[in-house]
Amino acid sequence: MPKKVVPETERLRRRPTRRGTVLSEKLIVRTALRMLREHGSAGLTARRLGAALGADPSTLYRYFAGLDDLTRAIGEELMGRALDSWTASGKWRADLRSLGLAIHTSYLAHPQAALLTASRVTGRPREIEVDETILGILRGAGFGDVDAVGLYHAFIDLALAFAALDAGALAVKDEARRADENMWTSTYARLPSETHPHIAATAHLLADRMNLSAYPIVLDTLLDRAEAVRSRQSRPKP
Amino acid sequence: MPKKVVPETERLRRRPTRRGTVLSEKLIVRTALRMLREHGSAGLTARRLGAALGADPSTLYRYFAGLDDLTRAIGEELMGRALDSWTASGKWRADLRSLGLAIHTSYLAHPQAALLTASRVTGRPREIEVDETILGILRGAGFGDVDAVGLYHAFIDLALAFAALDAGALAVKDEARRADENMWTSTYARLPSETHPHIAATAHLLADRMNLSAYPIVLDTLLDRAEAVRSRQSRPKP
DNA sequence: GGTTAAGGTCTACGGCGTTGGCATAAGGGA
DNA sequence: TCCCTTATGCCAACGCCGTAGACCTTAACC
Repeated sequence: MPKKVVPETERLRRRPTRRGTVLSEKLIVRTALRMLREHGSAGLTARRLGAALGADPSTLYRYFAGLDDLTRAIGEELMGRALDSWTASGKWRADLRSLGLAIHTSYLAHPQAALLTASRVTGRPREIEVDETILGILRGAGFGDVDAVGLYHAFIDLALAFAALDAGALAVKDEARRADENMWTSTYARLPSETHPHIAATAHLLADRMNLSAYPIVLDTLLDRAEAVRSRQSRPKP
Repeated sequence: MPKKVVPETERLRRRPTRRGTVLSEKLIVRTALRMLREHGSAGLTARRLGAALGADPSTLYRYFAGLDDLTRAIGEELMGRALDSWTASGKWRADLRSLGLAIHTSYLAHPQAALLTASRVTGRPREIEVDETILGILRGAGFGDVDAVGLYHAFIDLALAFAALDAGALAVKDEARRADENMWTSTYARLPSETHPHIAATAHLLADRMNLSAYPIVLDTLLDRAEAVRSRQSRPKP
């Protein structure tokens, strides 16, 4: 095993691989994202990633402690992209809403990657930056610390949970374009009304609805609650 | 490869394995659940499962088309357990709440299994039964079909999404009892207040809060919204 | 009791993550 | 400018994995 993984910032001797490409954490993560998109979530292997980079698989271990570590770096990348695509307006509710949607969108842009990473806390810089931002919005809006932390928790978990769930649905569609691609029209629409009256009665609505994410609605519901909490507080800032 | 997977109901010739155990879908699924709990989510392999059952690994392919199929059966088992542990009271809000918590609890009882299955739609009987039950509660409470379907969608996705997310947190704790077991006290509590004022100010609250699930709060928020929707309807049933 | 095939076992293949040893060239110091 | 150190690449190998296909054995049925 390589003695040690050298931090990216201290990496000075950049030797090209046999095929001429110069490696870096960023290049590896981006190549991994591309492979996940093209070959599905089972298609990311050290050997394949090495081949795509024109490098020996074992070289990856100079950059990441293992595939698990690489996975965390991918999650960090997605979180960073969400943050980069977001701008603050100064209005707390609008900002929280757009940040939540930015996270959700960023993850769903890479469903297979999202599946691997959305349920992991990485503790890396960009992720911490997101946490700090959310808490800043809430505290800046005048929420007390206890309320702010409670809302922060619900907010971030909701975003990640739906990112993972919706990514799962998308990934299945992308990867296996099988006959059961639309389970809702194939299986559910055929259930007899004697045994499943409620599904039978609403099957046409279900088929439409289940292809959309419930996240925006649930997020708005959470923000409604936040607003209610805030209006109870003494002298809220405007 | 075995010619075909024989459906459990048509399975007649029950031959014991070399070590004397008589196999069945149920026994295999339960053994798999036990292995997941004891050896973590990476510990479930065909060879190990075979060994635990006293059977050759390839025998499993007489019962399931592959590990993927077995995974779906495990999800179905968890959903079935949730349903079995739940009883209807007739009050729609209480029933939805208890059913949501039952699903969440059932999955969290096997975090590693939940991680593998929570983001998959199986289309198997017990899962369909849950869907039918939720729609029945909503339509029975007087919700119109469009509202019922919208709420159903948010409800089931929320339950599964939080099951997966919280299971992830639990599984990490269970599996790798590492130094970073509590990232929230190790990493986050040490961030300097100059760069991360909001995290620093609330670190003590965060550490407590992040070890609980945000699911009950978010669920109640969703039910609040349902109640508001319902009170707008004409002549709601009691 | 003989026949049939369900349901076991055995063997093997290709691929996986990961490791330790080794070669080589990049960069710093003289 | 040239040498030295060592970071960073490559190679070969280990012990796993999922699963396919051939084969064997015995339960169920007439």
